[in-house]
Amino acid sequence: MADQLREAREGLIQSLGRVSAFWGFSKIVGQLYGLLYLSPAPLSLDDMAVALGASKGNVSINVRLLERLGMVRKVWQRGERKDYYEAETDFWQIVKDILREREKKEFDQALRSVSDCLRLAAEVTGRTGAGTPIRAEAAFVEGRLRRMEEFFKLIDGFVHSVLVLEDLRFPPPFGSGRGGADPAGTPTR
Amino acid sequence: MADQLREAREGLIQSLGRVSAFWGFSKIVGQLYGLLYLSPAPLSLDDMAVALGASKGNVSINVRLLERLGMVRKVWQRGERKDYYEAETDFWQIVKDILREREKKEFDQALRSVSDCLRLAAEVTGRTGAGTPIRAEAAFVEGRLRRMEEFFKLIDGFVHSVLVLEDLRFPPPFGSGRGGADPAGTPTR
DNA sequence: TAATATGTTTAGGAAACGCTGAACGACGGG
DNA sequence: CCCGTCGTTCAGCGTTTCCTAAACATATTA
Repeated sequence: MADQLREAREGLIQSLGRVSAFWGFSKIVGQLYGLLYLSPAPLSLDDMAVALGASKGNVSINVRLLERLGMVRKVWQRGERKDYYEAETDFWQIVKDILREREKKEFDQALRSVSDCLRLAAEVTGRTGAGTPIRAEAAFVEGRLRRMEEFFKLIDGFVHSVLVLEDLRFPPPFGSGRGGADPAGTPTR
Repeated sequence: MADQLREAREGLIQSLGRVSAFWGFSKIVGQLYGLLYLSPAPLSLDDMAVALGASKGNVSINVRLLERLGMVRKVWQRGERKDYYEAETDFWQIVKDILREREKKEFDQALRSVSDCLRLAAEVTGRTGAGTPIRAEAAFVEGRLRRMEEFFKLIDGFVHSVLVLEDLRFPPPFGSGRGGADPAGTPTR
């Protein structure tokens, strides 16, 4: 009975560990999220460390990464001096945060770089006489770069639309802060 | 003039190297693709090796990875004994191939695992008497797992629709094989 | 068959990474 | 003011990853 529950828990923890590793994070990041996600009550640093058999230091670093990604929240337990963490259960919120935090930065840089290269190539085609071999080459490079820029902009637009679409569905209360009530989380407690 | 062209080329190569590393591949994978993408003519193994200052072995392994991902094609030059490679320029095709090759496998496994865990937890809730503490715990875990499964299935459906949507836009000629002419690639040659 | 050209595999070293355990600093209570 | 409790940081270590150079396999030509 209880064993089966434990099995389910650990199954998810292991599984999310895999996912995490696959996406270039360390395994423990996913495991931490899985642990918190299936925990009815918030957990302390030590709770997590013993549950996963990892060192405090390791947990400290990676749980803060999760917090930076918006996948986990620090919650204060009245009377307690420890930090407690609980999982963010709104997956769309998580997707948005990750898109902003991780993808967007790196992606924007790539897009900018491609645009820069395109400008360079375009200058060459503009300034060289028609018919010269270097002109033909530059025209080719320019064409390819333009196609790539187009594609990148398409993706960028898509990401943007995901971000604003969700913002509309869960509008922030007033000026700032996180909006919308947890749509289906935390049945217990 | 020509220097500027070279600068544009190397800019893209460097940039795609970054992107590649960011997505968990080695840097040279992206660089190879950038090199081929901006090359008017197919390149041989040695061409790529000297262009990127890498060893033949390294290029051999990574260009085959690109081929497996569908980002690069082997082309035979008449009379030549070497293998030549050129870039696949249809980015949507590439996205599809990558979704199939990389994401889908790993993702399906995660989804299956979550479903398994869910089944386990559901069994516990089904078999324990109402009101017991273990029952409450199991119900909580079951609820969370169900929400996660839902989300995963949603993503799965999205990926599926991308795959079939594009298949409809570029239908394969008859029984099998790659369909649709390159929509905007290869202006030179 | 020997000689040449080409692609692949592999052994080994270098660099990067992840994790631990201990040291450290901050903070609050006795 | 000191002591215990926390969270964070960091040096060290083992593992993994990446890359090169050389050996190897295969195919082509003389």
